[in-house]
Amino acid sequence: MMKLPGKTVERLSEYRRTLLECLNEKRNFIFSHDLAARLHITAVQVRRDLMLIGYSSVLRKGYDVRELIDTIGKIIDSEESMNVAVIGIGNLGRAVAGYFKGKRSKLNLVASFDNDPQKVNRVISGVKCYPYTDIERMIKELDIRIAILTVPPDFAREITEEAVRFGIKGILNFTTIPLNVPSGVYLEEYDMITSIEKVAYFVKENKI
Amino acid sequence: MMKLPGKTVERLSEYRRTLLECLNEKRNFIFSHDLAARLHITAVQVRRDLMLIGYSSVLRKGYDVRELIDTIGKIIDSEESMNVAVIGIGNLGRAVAGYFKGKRSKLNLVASFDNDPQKVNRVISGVKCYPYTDIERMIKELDIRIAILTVPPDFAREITEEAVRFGIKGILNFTTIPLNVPSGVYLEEYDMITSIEKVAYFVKENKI
DNA sequence: TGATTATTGTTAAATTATTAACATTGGTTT
DNA sequence: AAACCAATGTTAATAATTTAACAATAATCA
Repeated sequence: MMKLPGKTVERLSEYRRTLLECLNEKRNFIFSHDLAARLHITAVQVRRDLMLIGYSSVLRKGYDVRELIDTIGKIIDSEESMNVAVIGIGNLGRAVAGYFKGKRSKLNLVASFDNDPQKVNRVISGVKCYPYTDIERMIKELDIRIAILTVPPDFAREITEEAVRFGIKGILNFTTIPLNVPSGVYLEEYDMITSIEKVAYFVKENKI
Repeated sequence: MMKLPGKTVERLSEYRRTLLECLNEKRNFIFSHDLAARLHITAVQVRRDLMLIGYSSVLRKGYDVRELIDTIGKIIDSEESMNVAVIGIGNLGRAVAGYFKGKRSKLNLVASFDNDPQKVNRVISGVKCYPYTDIERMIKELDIRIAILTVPPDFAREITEEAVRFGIKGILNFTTIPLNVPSGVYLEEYDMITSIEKVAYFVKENKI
C-alpha cells in the first residue's frame, strides 16, 4: 500500500468513528452519501478515499459497516498495538487522556509524565503518572512510541529532545512552541489559539 | 481586502505569535527566513503570505517586528474586540480557558457554561461559569459571538443549535460530534483522536 | 425479462496551495 | 562611485487536493 495523503488518513479516522456510531445505531450498511453527509463532506470524497485504500463494496446497497471498519483498521492501525504517553498531565493532558483512554484497541495510553509532586506516582485520568526523570526508563520499559505533548511551553523543547533521544517516533504537539524533530520522527502540531483566531477572522469577514 | 485562504490566516496567527516572542527577546527586526525557520516553513511562504495582506517592508533589514504585528492585527483582528465563551468547562474547557485568557487583546473570554452544580456561578480558570439555562440571556447580555465547544458529545448538537439560535457566529468544535450550522455561521472542527491516529499511521509507515 | 434507477469506481478537470525562479532594490564593500 | 551582495515582492511552475463527469453494474419495478 503506497503512502496515503495526510488528509485522506485524517478522513479515514473520521470515517471509522462515524461507522462505529452506525454500529451503535444498528445500521449495518451505509451509502457513500450518508457517510459523507454525517461528516459534511461530499460523497465523491468518500468514494475517492476508499478507492485509494483499495476498498470496494460488492453490493450496491451501501458499504458493509463492519467490513469497512475492519478495512480502515488494516490501513491505519499497526499490526500490534502501539503505546502512547501523555507528557504533562495538566488540564489539557487530562482532557486528552480522558478522550483517549480505552477508545482505540490498537493505541494504548500507558503512561503520563509530570513533575508536580501532587501528581507523580498517582493514577490520573486512568494512567499512572511518572516524574520527568523517569522518561528514559519508562519509554524503554513500556516501549512507548508516541508522545502527546501537553507541557507548559518552557519545557517543550527540552522534553521533546529527550523523548526523541530515548526512542519516541511520533509527537503530537499541543504546546505553542514549534518543535524541531529529526527525520524519522513524525511531528503533528496543533495550536488552539490559531484555531480560535481563525474562527474570529472568518466571523469578522462575514460581518463586514 | 479580499478574503484570505484559511491556511494563510492560520499562518498569520502563527507569525504574530512568533513576532511577539521576538519582541520579548528585544529583537526589533526579523528576516523572512528567520521567521520561517522558527515555524519550520519556507521563507517564500512567509513572503507570499505577507504579499497577500499587502505588507511590504521599506527596509532590506528584515521586517519591523512591531509594524508587522500591527499589520497582521489589522487583518485578522476585528475593529472592536469580540467576545468568546467556552461551553463545557471540564478539563478541556479549562485548558482552553487557561491558554486563552488574557492572551489576545481583541478576543475576550467572557463566560463559560456548564451544568455541573459544583461549577455553576463560580469563577473557573479566570471566567465565570453560568448554567446552560442562561445561555440565551448571557449571549445577549455579554454580546458573545464565538463559542468554543468542549461539552460531552451527547450535548453537542443541542447546545450548538441553541447557541446559534441566540446569536453565536463562530464555533470551534472540540467534541467528537460533527456539527451542522446554518450558513453565516463559521464552524471549525478539531478532533484530537484523529490527530493521534494520524501520528500513529505515519509512525507505522516509517517503520514498515 | 427488459427498462429504469441508484450507486459505485475511476478518470479527467478544476481548484487550491506550495515552491521555484528571478528581477528589483537597498545596503555594503572596495 | 561601481560592483557586489542580501533580501524582498511577484510571477510562473509544480504539486496536492477536491470536484466533476461518466461508464459500469447491481437492485428494483413495470
